[in-house]
Amino acid sequence: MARAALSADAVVGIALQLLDEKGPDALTLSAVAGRAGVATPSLYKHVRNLAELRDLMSARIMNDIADQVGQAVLGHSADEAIRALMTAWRHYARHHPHRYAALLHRPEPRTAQAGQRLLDILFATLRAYGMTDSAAIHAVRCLRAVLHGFAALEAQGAFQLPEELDESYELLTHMVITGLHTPTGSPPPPA
Amino acid sequence: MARAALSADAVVGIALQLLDEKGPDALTLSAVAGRAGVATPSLYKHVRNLAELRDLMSARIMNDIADQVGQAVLGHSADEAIRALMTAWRHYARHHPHRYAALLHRPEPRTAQAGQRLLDILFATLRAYGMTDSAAIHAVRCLRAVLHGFAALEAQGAFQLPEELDESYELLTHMVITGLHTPTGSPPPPA
DNA sequence: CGCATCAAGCTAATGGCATTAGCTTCATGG
DNA sequence: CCATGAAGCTAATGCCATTAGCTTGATGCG
Repeated sequence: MARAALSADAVVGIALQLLDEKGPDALTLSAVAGRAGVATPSLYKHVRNLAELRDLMSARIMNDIADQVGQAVLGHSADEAIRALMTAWRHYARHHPHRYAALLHRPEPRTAQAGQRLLDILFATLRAYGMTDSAAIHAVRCLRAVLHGFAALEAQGAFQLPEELDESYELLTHMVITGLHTPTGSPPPPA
Repeated sequence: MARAALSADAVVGIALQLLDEKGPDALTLSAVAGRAGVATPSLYKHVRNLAELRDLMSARIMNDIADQVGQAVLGHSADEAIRALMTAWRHYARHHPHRYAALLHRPEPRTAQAGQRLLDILFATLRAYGMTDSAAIHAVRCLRAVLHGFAALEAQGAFQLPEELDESYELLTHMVITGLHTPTGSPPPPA
C-alpha cells in the first residue's frame, strides 16, 4: 500500500457533507476535491466518475435510513412498529432533505442492496398482521408509496402551512394502520 | 415583430420531446437547439437559461397532469371520482416517466400555479366526503403523498415483479377510499 | 540495507456545456 | 422607403468532467 490518505468512503462522506450544506447543484468534483485538500483528478483514484460517486452516496443514504428505521422498530410490533417506522422515516427526510432527494430508486445494485435491508424491515413488520407472500408484497408496496410520497414532498418543500404537517402525518399513519387491519375485499363502510 | 419562428412554448415542446425520448441526461441546450434547427445561443431569445427552461417544462407537465386528471374525474363523485383520479394520475406517470420525474415540487411560481389547479381538483373531489377546511387540507396531503409516492417509485422503476403492480395499486386505492370513509379518531378494528 | 513496485498524488490537455457580447438581417409599422 | 427591434448568427469565456502521463514515497522482499 501507499500513503493511507483518502478513501472511497471518505470521498463519499465529504460529498454528503457538501450536499447537506450547499445543495445538489454545488456537488461538483472540484468542490469535493477542494474539501479533501486534493486536486480534482486525484478523486478518480477512489471513484470511477461522478455517476459512481452519486451511486455510492445513494447507497450510503439508503443504508443510513435502514439503520435508523431498523433501530426505531426494535422492541415494537404491529401498530406500534408501524408508527415507529413511519416516524423514523419522516424524521430522516426532514433532517436531511437534500440527501433524501438524492436517493436513486432505479435498480442500481449498490442502492438496491441497501434498499433490500429496508424491505426486509418492512416485511418483518407486516408479519405481525399475518400477511403471507403475495399480500405482503402488495402491502409493502403501499407502505413504500405512502412513506416515500410524504417524505419526498416534504423534503422538497411541496407542502404549505407547515404548522399542521404533524397532524397530516398523524392522519396518514392512521389511514395506513386502518388499512392494514381491513381485509382486502371488504367494501367501504357507509358514510 | 420579426420573423414568426420559434417561441418559448415551442422550445419547451422540443425539450419535452427530447426528455421523453432520451432521458434527463440528454436534455442539453445544444440538443434542443439542434432539434429546433437553430444555434444554441439563439435559445436565449426565448428562455432566460436552462434553469428557466426546466421550470417551464415542469409547469407544462403539471398542467398536463391537471388536464388529464381533471378530465378523468368529470362525471364521477366520491369513491368513483377517487378511483378515476388515481387511475389517471398513475397512467400519466407510467406513460411519461421522465416527465413525471422532471416535476419540480419546490415552490416555484409557475409550477405552483399549475399545481394549484390540481389541488383544486383534489379538494373538489373530497367535498363529496363532507370534509371541511382543516380536515380537507390533511386529507389532500395524504392523497398527494399516496399518489406521488406510487407514481414516483413506479416511474423510476423502483418496483420489481411488474406483473402484479395493478393489484398493488388496487390495494392502495382501496386503502385510500377506506381511509376517507373512516372518521379520524376511530380506533383500528381488532384483528 | 537497498531496491523494485505500485497506489495515490500531481500537472497538462481535451472536449462539452452554459452563458455572454456584439454583429447581422429582415419583417413590419409609420 | 426607412427606422426599429426581434430573432438569428459567430466568437469568446469559463467551468466542469474526464483522460494521459509523470512523480513520489511507503512498503515488502531480497
